[in-house]
Amino acid sequence: MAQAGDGSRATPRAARLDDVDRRLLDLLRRDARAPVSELARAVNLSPGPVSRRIDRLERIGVIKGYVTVVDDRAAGDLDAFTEIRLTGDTETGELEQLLRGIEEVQNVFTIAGDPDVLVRLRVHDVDHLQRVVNRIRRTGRTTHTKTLIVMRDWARGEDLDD
Amino acid sequence: MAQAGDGSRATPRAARLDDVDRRLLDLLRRDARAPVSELARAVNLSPGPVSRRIDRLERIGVIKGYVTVVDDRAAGDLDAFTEIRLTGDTETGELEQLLRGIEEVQNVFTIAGDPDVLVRLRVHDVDHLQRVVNRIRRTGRTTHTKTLIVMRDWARGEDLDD
DNA sequence: TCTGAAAGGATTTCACT
DNA sequence: AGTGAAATCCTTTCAGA
Repeated sequence: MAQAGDGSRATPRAARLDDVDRRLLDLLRRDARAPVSELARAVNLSPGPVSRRIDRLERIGVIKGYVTVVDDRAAGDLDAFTEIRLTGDTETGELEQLLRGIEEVQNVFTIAGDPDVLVRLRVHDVDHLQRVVNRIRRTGRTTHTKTLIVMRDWARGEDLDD
Repeated sequence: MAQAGDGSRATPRAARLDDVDRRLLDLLRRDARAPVSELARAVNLSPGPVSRRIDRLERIGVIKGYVTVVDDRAAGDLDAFTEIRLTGDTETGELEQLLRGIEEVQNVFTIAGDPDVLVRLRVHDVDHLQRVVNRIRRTGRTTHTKTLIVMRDWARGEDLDD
């Protein structure tokens, strides 16, 4: 924000926040869509001032935004892996660049052996998957593809339980 | 959610989402507080159906929640480090347990040498800092503390720029 | 499953404290 | 900096297509 977008931050001119501001932030952290009227009740104030405080917190940058947490998998999206073998005259780095331009491509793993490349895809349904795979084949850089649909997955540290 | 909170997920019974649902999700991802009326305009629908669709997306778990992104540093909070030397009869693991019970404590680094322990704190202001440091001293496990206030920091991969 | 309208709330503004 | 009321706007429900 100050020095350039390098991730560093100087200590900001202390925005004086009182207890009410902090409680509003706590409440909004848990439910960004909470109505002002409800927040007002929770902090024993009328809606007017609460609305003004939230405006201020947004203006001075304490509130950076409101985001919705979406479960892509519950959205019916599916994960798939496509194994790719390249044509003899294609370098792996070349295909990687092409793949990165396809929005459904989540990861590109270059493999030592067979296949040459493993691509992780996130698609809406199998039709969509087929279109994406065809698009990859149409680059003319592949001799063979094989697609695997993920049925279940696991990742460490992804327990965002309520 | 299903198998236990172990972070694993089986592929869910495909919730049929259409294009309108996906665009609503995109819009809500960027601004969780966007009014239904505004979303309705964006997807060329009247507010009624949009309201119903959002309800449904929440019910079937595609929308997991709405959160507010708060910049603690802009909130006027400050980071501090406290160096601690222990009394002769205290083990480092013992103090670590005590420190973990203090909510302002963000990290506890046990040091080979002098000091024995380095604690990272997140507090609202210097008064608050003093209270927390005193609380640590009152454990009776420390012979000496020295507190450093962070003026600027940097971390890799924390550029959440707009 | 949408539109359009109506009822019920929520948000914001304003005069006053 | 908060209250209470007024005006505006938003959300939800319901009849009809």
